Amino acid sequence: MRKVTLADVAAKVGVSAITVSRALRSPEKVSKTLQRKIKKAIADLGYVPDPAARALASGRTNVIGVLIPSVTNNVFSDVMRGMYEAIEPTTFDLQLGNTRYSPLMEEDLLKVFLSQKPAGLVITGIDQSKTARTMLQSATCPIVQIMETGPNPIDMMIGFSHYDAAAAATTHLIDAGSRFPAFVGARMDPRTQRRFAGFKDTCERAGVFSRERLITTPEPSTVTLGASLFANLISQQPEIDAVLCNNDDLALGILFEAQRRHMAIPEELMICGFNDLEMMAVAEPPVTSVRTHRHEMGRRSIEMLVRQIENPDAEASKIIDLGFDVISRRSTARRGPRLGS
Amino acid sequence: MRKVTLADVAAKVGVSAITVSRALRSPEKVSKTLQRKIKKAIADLGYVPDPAARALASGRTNVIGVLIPSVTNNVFSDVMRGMYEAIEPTTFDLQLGNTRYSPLMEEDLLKVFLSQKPAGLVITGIDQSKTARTMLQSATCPIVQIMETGPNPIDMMIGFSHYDAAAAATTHLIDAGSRFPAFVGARMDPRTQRRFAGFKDTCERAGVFSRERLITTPEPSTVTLGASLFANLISQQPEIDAVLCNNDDLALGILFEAQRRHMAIPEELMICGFNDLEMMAVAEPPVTSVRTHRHEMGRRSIEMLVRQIENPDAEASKIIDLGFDVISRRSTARRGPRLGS
DNA sequence: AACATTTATGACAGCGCTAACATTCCGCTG
DNA sequence: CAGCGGAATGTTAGCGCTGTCATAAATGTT
Repeated sequence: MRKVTLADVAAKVGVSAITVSRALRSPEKVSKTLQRKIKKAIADLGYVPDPAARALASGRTNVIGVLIPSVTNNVFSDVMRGMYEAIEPTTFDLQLGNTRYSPLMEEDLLKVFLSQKPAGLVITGIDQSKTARTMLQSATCPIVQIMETGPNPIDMMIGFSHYDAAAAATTHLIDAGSRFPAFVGARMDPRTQRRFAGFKDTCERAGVFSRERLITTPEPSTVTLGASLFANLISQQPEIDAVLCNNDDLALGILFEAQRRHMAIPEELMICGFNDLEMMAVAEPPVTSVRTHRHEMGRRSIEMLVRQIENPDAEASKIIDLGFDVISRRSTARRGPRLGS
Repeated sequence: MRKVTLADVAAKVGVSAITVSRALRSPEKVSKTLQRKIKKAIADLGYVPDPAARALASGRTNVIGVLIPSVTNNVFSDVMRGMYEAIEPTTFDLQLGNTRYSPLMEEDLLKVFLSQKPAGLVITGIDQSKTARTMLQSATCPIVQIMETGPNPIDMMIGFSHYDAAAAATTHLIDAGSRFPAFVGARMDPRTQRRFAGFKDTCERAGVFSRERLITTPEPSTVTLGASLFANLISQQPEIDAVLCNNDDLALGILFEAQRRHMAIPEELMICGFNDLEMMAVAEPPVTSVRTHRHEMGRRSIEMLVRQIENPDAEASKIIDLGFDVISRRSTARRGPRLGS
């Protein structure tokens, strides 16, 4: 039982191989009658096209490469879910590359991906290395940068401003009465840095910034880490009355640690997360967070690519800012400045 | 600037294409001198092999296909992390397929994957459809089934017994004094069913089973869902003194809901999760859970495959039971039967 | 009716690489 | 020193498919 090839199908129907190929690739060029017969023969023989042969002959694949810095991070699983959802009704496949937050690995993976002549590429963030940018710029397929918007797009872009989002969250905390806000950050990647910048600038403008109320670590963020970072921070700086977290894992850890210390939330400590993972709304008390449109970002990034691939000259917006929303919940529901300050 | 091919490299060095091919594929067959020269030429020209051409010519790829039911579920992100870790030092690539818990999608994806002549396959669980099993059995590459162990392996297998794990957790609850244990389950896939069976049988043996204290839903599990399922359940069956959860998301939701209702944990309600996600240890109170070796499962599944691919006739254990551990924490730290019962 | 245009199919070559076999060259044995 | 074995390299062919151009048939046009 040898592999079934196009030629076998063609022989069975009594046409040439190329016609079968056409029936699959561009059915509108083949008569209805033949299409039906060919479809039947394919089913009967159990023919499955060989993607390698197709790629070699046509010089392109139906693979969309996706470069993300982490497969573990909850944020990216939401984005990926959106992508898988969008890819499903199409004929394209997704191929994931994990850069582990390393520009070097990003370059290597990019080289591998480009050698496969992908139909499109998704790449995370706007901080590619010079080499990576050059490779991307000379690529012949459409490219989307996700997670962030910024100047100098390589091709397309969908995301939001991390600076603005953090600034808005910080304003929310200050408006709620915080005079001693803190920032807790893990894995300070470029996006996190920009969030911190938004926090810092906003605090400075309100005259409430202190470098003492900042704790960061290069480790990847976890709930446990949030708890222990906060434990450190609060023992050094007991005056802290609000925390803006890099992300929701940390925020949840801080919530647990605060509960352990019997700190009243929000009365003694306000907590604000980032990303608005599902669990924040149901925590006790519910935790304020910055909602980012991760699922939509994933879905639309693929949709943008597919549209561009199938219709290269159509006019379509190439840069999409999805924005964000500060979702205010009980963990920051304090009014006015704290008593006695 | 045309694509650089093997022939270009060969021409530059002054040898034939096949020699360059060999220098890449099986360096031991090429003299040291040539190897050096060829390596240099490859670097100079920036040659990158074309995987499609290789696949077509050799009839195999260096792709390991992975079929999992969900890319979102925390459980699988841990497994995937282990896989990515194990694949990194090798020359193989991972290709993910998301079956969405559907045997039909599993079949389709399997067909696609097999058409690519993968170097190996990872497939989740032991409940493949008849068609899928037939396809797998006639595949020429090594295959690992993960997440579970059971009879009739297709090829290799790494996992643990969900029945035993749930039974052990249930025993733990009963030993801790539960007389009215409940089971909360979401997305009742086959593994979940077996966990429930372990719970049921153990309860029955102890004379504490009641179908009234069981709540399940086909929806995917989330923290929110845990909270609302528990709210339903406890209002119907207020006597419940312990809950075994399908997984940790649900357990966390139940913890939050119990806090909202000011139920003392573990005094009024014991909670036991499943999987022992990172956050369970740091929750307040820390939540008992069944630790499963997800990361190791992912890592070792790939290692098993790679070993088998590179050394097909070596004797190696083909079925590995990684076991589990009931990690007892404060959420089940009650001693003896409840007062007054 | 003669010709142009469109639609449907086919012939041929070649994508970049490697399997299989062939050749060359070397040192070594008896 | 003929003959042999093994290491290093080459020749040839072909993997399964699609791009390109050619051809044949159907339809429209004046």
